[in-house]
Amino acid sequence: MASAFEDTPARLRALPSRLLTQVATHAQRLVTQGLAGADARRYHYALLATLEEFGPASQAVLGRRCGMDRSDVVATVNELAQREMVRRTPDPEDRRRNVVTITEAGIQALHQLDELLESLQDELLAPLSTEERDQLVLLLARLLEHHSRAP
Amino acid sequence: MASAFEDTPARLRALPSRLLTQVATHAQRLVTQGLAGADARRYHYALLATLEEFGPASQAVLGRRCGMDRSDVVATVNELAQREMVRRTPDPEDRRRNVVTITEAGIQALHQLDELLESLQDELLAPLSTEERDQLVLLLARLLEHHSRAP
DNA sequence: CGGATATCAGGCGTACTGAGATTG
DNA sequence: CCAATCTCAGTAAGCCTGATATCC
Repeated sequence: MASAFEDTPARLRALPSRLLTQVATHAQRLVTQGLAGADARRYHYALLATLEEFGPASQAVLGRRCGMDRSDVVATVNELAQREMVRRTPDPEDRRRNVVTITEAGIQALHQLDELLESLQDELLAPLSTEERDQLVLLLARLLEHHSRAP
Repeated sequence: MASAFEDTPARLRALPSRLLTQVATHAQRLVTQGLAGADARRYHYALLATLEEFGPASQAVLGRRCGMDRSDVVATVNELAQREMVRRTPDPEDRRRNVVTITEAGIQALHQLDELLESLQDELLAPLSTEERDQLVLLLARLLEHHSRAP
């Protein structure tokens, strides 16, 4: 009856894939709730950041740059356009494409989200030292790079 | 024209929360597809492993032990019971409870899943050395422990 | 009574798939 | 003809909430 020893089995505790998804779940909850307080979602930040850093681009390129599905790009651009944070205009040079451009309002929103996200990272990594945080980021980046190569 | 330089913006590439969720997505896809080949899901493995390691338990305790929601425990026990990998019997000492017990078939299935998961972990962590894998697991475990304390 | 358990119904954001229409 | 782009419809697992009935 609800002993104080409801520990997780060793097999699960040490399973890398499970650790990864569990920690990611916490990270997502943290970030999602934080962004919700600013009326934004993760997709919004990814798109805005990509637009500011690389300039206007087609939706397909945007999707590849920030690892989003084409369908989700459509929906996210819709939402950002409604907030007037991006503009979607047909590309005169290739009429299949829409060129998405970030607006002044979008840039300002992005900078606010930048600050918000920085404090959220701090909360996420609270128990780790600076060196350990760098270690973690390095290891994760190598895994991501490896797995985003060959599909 | 899809230049070859569709890199991810620096802000996203170095964002710990994003690295975590991206790598976790790859890990999930890998594991989910691997388990699907054995007609199983992650929840199945978690429940079976918990049952073998700690013995029969009520559904509420199972949920706490492996970090599952009560609703999902119900559904998963249903599925496992249908496959005859667990038995669900009313607890004579507390008639609110169902005691869930793993069967012989469940134990055998679990051992097969154990092997499958081990090879999947190898695929997931392929680019890392043994020491680096241990580092990663340690860092993630500390994060998980920290964030599963105070909700 | 309060507190715990099991179950059901359903929502919600994320990831993804398929199909269609248009254009290069 | 083939390939790429944009859009919409819909699927699926994971995570979570609320409500209800039962029992301690």
